[in-house]
Amino acid sequence: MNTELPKQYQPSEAQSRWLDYWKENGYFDANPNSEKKPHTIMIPLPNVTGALHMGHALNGTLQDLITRWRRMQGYEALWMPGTDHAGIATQAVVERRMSEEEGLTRHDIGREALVERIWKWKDSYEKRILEQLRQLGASCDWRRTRFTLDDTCSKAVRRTFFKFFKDGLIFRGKRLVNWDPHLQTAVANDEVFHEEVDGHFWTFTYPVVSEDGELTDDKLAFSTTRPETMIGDSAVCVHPTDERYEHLVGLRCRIPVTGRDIPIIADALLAKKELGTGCVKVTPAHDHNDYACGLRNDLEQINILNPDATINETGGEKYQGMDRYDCRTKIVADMETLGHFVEVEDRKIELAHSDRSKSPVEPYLSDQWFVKMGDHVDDKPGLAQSAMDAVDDRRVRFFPQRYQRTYLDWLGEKRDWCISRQLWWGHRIPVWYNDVETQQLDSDSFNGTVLTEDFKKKWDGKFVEYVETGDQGWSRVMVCVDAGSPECEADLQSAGFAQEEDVLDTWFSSALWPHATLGWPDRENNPPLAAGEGESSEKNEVLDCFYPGNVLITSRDIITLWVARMVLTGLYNMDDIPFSHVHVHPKILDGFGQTMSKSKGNGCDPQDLIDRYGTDAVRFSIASFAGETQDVKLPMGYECPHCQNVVPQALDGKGPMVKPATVKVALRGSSEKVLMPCPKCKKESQFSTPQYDLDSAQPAARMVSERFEYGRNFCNKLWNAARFAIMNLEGYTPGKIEESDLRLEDRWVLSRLSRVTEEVTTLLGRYQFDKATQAIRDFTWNEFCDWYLEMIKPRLKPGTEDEEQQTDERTGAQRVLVGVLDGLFRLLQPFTPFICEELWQKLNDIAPERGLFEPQQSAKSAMIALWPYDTDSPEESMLPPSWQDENLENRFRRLQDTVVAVRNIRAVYGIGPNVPVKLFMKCEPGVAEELQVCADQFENLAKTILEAAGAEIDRPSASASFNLKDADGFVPLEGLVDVSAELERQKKEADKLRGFIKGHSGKLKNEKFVQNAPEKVVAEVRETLAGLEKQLESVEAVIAQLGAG
RNA sequence: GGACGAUUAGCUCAGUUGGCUAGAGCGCCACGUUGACAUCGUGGAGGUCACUGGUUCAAGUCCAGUAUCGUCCA
Repeated sequence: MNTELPKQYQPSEAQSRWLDYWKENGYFDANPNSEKKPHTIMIPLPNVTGALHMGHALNGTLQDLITRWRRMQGYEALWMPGTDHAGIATQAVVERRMSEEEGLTRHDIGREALVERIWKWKDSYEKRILEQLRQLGASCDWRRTRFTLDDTCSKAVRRTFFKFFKDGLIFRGKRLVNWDPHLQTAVANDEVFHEEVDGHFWTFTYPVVSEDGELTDDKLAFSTTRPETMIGDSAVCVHPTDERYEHLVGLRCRIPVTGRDIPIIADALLAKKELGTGCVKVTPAHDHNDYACGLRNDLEQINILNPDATINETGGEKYQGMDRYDCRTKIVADMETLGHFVEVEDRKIELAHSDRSKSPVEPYLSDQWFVKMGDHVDDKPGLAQSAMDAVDDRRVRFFPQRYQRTYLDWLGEKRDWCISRQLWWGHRIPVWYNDVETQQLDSDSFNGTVLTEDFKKKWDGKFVEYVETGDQGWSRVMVCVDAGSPECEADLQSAGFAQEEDVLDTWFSSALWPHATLGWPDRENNPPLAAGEGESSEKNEVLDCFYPGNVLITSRDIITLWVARMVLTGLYNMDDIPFSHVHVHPKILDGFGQTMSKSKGNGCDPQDLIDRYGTDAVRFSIASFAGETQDVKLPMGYECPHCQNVVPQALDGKGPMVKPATVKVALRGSSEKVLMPCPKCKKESQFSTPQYDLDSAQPAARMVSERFEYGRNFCNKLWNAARFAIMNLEGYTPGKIEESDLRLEDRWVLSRLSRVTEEVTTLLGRYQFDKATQAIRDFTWNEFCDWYLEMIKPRLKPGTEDEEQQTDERTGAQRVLVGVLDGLFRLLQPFTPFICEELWQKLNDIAPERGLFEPQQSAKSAMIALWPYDTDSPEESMLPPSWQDENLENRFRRLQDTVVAVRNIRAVYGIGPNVPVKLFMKCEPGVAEELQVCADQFENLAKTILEAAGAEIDRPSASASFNLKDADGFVPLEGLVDVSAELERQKKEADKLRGFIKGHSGKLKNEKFVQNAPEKVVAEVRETLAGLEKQLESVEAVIAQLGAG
């Protein structure tokens, strides 16, 4: 049998091989009819806006880690994959591309054609996203992949809306949005960027009106950058404690250009005494702060703009129809003419721009749909309260716990949820309406509705009607239709009803994700699987089995928008929480501490890293970054494809843009491709950036980051440890391991393995991935490789002199070695599944029967092997805690300390590793005995002969010394020791000891310490001090000898 | 403006309920390719724990304040 492995692990070939293997064996599939307990994780659905970035890689790695771990623990583990249609973002991307490439707007091509284009975009990016996840090793049940606009999810959306509507939780109202007058659409906050522009800061006055409505001589001065909004002013506001204006509050003042009188109010939140005149005008319909002030003070909201940002009828004859900027000029002139102009200064103004049209946006009041979040009239908890209760009574727990505050504080505001969006891409609001004259509606012939008796009878239960009485003699009859009744919709259509144009907020559908993906509201059928794979049944077993889920793993920025809403809709629709744990992981930042984003140009495709370092290395590194407090800073660079020189990232001088340090031009807004010049080889290349897609035919500078070498090096170390083991497994025979046959190092490594197994299990249960990774790395590298493998090397050597004994030793060592490796692969499988599978299979070839201590047939795949620690009954575990032996580990520590001390002496005196040295140990007889037992290891590990050990040992002349807690060591170095150097070394050691002794004895001299500190602590200090003093004595003795000699 | 977090070695980060001499990886220095691994081994250097006060026998850890940075929400 060829047992030789390549010297280095080659990830890419192994990755595709095992992905196929796992898929063929259906290891990712979750079966609702299983006997096992279910474990469900719902993926935080990526947007189909674009490819996955590092944040997704982190998020995916952690979910897969938990899923694989739970699967090994014996759960029926479902990790549900899918994507989000991401209304605004996706439509924006497609519209922008269309505009850039073809100069078309959505109005040019119409609703249907645009939606069709977006579906195409979705198809291509969904494919790419799912492929990226697969490449990461994500063990999702791919058959169940959902999309928020697919039939299954759409049904859930329709039913939920219908239920809300029926329960009176849906209403219409006004809301201030960022309006893009150029594209005539509302723009989301994260699609708005702020840019400084040259502007003006005008100061005007409004005359105060007396109580009987006459103009007085009093004036109020205020400043503004947007004078045209005067038309929509509903108040002038001062600070309540501002003495200058106290006497005016409650009076009214007049807007000179329109002649309208408005109240003078006091509001501590809006007005700042020390800023300008201390007085501000309030335009609730056109400013976000004023809007809030308007709500607080019950002010009128006057919309002054048409959708194209011209002034509407509120401008009167003078201003109606003017563009807002022309109107601004006109109003300034008019105010001057009327004598209310005070002054103007030039000023830089932070102006909000639409990321899509690059033009300024206007705060704009528009009709919107809302879901009521507050409590019911009878004080029964509303939607928000129900979700708060779930966290308050710990049905839902946050890890780390501090994030529950974000959740509770936000829900506590119980702000109604604005669910409508003026878009074409999304779930269209399932409401049809018909506007009727109120008078007519109330007449006998209509009796309050325009729906016929026939209609009502035919569609009883499938629709809900609601009449909204308007203020100008018109009423709106609104009919909400339940899921699955297209004919009812058609009937409405023919009765003159029109469907609402708006679509639902993306979060509306993603809020339903945990139950919608499992087929709710269908209680009779399992949700459909990928084409060709059906599961028929009488009831929806998938929903029964996998809801509620176990843990949601996500990043903190969507705790409110998404997590809170999933809990709330879960409780509303399912009467149960969607998951019991929420783990919030860190954010990935670039090397400058900025969040990675498209607009900053600092994103990184995980595929670059996977290609470069291997999936396991990326996963392992990522897991090691995922701690509880710190976000993850990743300094990145671009590797020149011609000479492999790495060009670091650099910040654009002006803004937050990031690009290779050698690129001199700004990337924002450039549609032209920019090339990266390499400072070393002077050749140019394209580079990986989210700004545009790479030309795959040309060489490209891909992203690299030194921080992933951590994982790569670890994988290589693991590979080589296994390689060494496999090379030495020739002639392996399975068999029971007798405890009496175990050597010191065997017992030690089993004790350590048991300990790290327990530790990793506990840490994963707390989602402390960084610590779990470190524990397992330290064991693998610093204990298993550095000590255990080194120590068993002599036993593994094929026999020469005493054949029989050598063979026995080799067999024993092989059995323990194989058992330890087996356990190690199990622990590592969730972290680094590919390399573990590769090695597991190699081990299966050579040692299919293995185990500690009874050999057993090994599992077919590492993925389905049993996790070696059973949380419920630890002693029943494969690697039980009873193997942990603290005394033994301490004894082993002395061996390690001795070896390190001798190596240190070698290094200090320049004695090569091949030159044998002798060692004398002065210690108690018990210690001496223990040292004698492992004498052969001194020879093995440090090429050192333990010449003698015991209490009677005297320091040989011309020797280097070291001291441990319970032993002094001497290494005779005839002719090699430089007496003065050794004296120096020992004096330094003595000084160090004296320092520690001073600290400790100081404590003990302090009566308060002795009195107040726990006895245990005092005793420990005493003990340590005694040890230190003994050590110092030894060192001083050596110094005396050296000085005398 | 509010909430939360961070500040520890040149860099990136650990450091449990306060308690033995504050740790790791990378980088750095010296030495080393005798059969697992140079993506390596051995040894080493490197820290006024942001600052100021306080509580305590004892503070990197708890409290208050200051400074700087970050995130989320307004």
